[in-house]
Amino acid sequence: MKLLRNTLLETFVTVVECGGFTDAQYALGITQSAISIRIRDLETALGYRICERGRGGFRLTERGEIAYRKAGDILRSARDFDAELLELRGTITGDLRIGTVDAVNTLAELNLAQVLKRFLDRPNEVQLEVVVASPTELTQKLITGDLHVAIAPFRNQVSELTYTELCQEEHRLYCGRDHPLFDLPDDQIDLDVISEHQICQRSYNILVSPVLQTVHPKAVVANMEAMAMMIETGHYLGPLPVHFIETWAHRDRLRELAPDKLNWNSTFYLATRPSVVHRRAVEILVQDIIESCLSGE
Amino acid sequence: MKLLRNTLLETFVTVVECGGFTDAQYALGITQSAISIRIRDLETALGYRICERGRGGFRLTERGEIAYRKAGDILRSARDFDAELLELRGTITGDLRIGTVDAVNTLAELNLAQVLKRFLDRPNEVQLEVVVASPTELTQKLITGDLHVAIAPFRNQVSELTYTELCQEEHRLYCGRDHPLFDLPDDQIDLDVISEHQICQRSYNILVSPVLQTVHPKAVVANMEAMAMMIETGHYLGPLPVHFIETWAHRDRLRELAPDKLNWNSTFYLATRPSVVHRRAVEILVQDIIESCLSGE
DNA sequence: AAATTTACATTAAAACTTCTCATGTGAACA
DNA sequence: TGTTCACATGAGAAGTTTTAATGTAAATTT
Repeated sequence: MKLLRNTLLETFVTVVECGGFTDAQYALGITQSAISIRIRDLETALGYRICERGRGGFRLTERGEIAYRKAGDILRSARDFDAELLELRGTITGDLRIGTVDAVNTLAELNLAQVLKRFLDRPNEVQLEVVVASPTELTQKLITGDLHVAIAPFRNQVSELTYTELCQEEHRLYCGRDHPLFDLPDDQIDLDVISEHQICQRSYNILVSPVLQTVHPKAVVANMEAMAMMIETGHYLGPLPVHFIETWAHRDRLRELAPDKLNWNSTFYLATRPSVVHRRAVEILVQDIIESCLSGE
Repeated sequence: MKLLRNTLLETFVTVVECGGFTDAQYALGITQSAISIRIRDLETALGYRICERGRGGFRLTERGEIAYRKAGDILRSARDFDAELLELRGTITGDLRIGTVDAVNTLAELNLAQVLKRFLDRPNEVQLEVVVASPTELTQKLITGDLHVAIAPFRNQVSELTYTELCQEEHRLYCGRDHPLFDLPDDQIDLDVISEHQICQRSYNILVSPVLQTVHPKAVVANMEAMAMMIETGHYLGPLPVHFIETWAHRDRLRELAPDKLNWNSTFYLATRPSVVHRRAVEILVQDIIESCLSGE
């Protein structure tokens, strides 16, 4: 404990994230030589080399790789504990790391922007961080403590986390202006016709209608914006949340297909890791989110 | 994170444990004025007072109480993470906090002293700490991370921990030289006779024969030595582990009562909290303990 | 092949932090 | 009322960290 001070670990992590000493000096606000000395001290304390460096490029050693991950863990939990102590002061403080899937902003029932506004309107010294990722990644990040809360349509729920149902998201299938189906009358469109065309799917495949489950997707996309783009090419059909289209300026460039037969919902959940750290900031935000959804109904 | 350095928390925790600045200076190896400054800095950083101090005595404030517990948590996990990083060096290092119930030393099948000797004979930089407490307390301490491993006859096993069976401990009922039953011939002693006398029981009541379960205890004791003492007064009967008596110099001062009817076993377990931190030192010790028990049979 | 650039190491002196020593304060106690 | 105890304070000493300037070695360019 004498030698493994937080500054050393902080330096190490920043250097790794910056990919070398040169960039890290701006991130850390100290000179390159100070970094050099700190890394040397850390290596001396640990008793092994953590990274190869020099003109040949920056590279973690095998042990350095492990040390980097552990150091990140230490620092995150240190910051969380830190925030807990500071919260005894009265005002809410600390990091608050939120994860969502993309295109959450237009979810009217949830209205995340409004929730965050309300949260930040309070006297606070909170440092917000919002991460957008897939449900799988969000789950992982919650478990490791990378995130405090996450909002997503969690299909596979794990026992380490607690989930609160928030709202439903309605999806329909769309095609673009240049697609053969665009000008076909409604009564000529049915599932058989549709299934003859290629469908673009989300990479975490939770947003595909059960009806079309069997169709092998020809394109895969990790992002809602990208999905809309693929549909606009006129080469693919694709599912989109209704709320996403509703706030879309070029709404007329897309056409809903068989909205009465092809519409389905996904349920959004709020997920947290229970009681590892007891943070007022986290509690309050969770409360805010849940309340917003209840009143929105 | 800037201000809540580990030295400050370390100082705080030590001061609390020493009950004031004056004693803490020897524990910390710095002067009283340095401590005064550190506590002041910590309070400034936190923004609230953590302890009342002065001639009137040392006392934590309400917030200080909470902060103290959290600070202890931080330091323990910091030391554990620390040890993990150091173990990548090759030799085993760090704190190793072991808990047992009392009178484990004479458990021949386990032979804890021998196990610890073997463990410490390896090249190591481990700081051992052995805590003696009741099974309930040990369970608590394992869950919070206060302890890495514990050995006790765990009756109530909780899902947060993993248990490995180690060995059996045989118990019998004893009376002292001055007890009415001491000189009674064997054939006149049966359960009815015995149940007319007062029985001393362990405070965690896991060591009382099922046969005598109904008898309301008149004395309760938290420790094996104390149990022997109570029995020696001649006023109480009491259960003791056989191995405890066998290594007892004044063995003839006690008498076994109806050893054929009144003998029972408790099972000793090794308990750990699974995979929260991955420490070589912990793994090796656990391995040592289990091996010792397997070979001892 | 020489010159240049890049990325880090080294060093001495400056800047900053933390400690100690000596002394001060104020409450409790005799 | 004076003494003791437990901590606070302040000036200077000691120690630590940073900077600025320069060195080095590998990669790139010329």
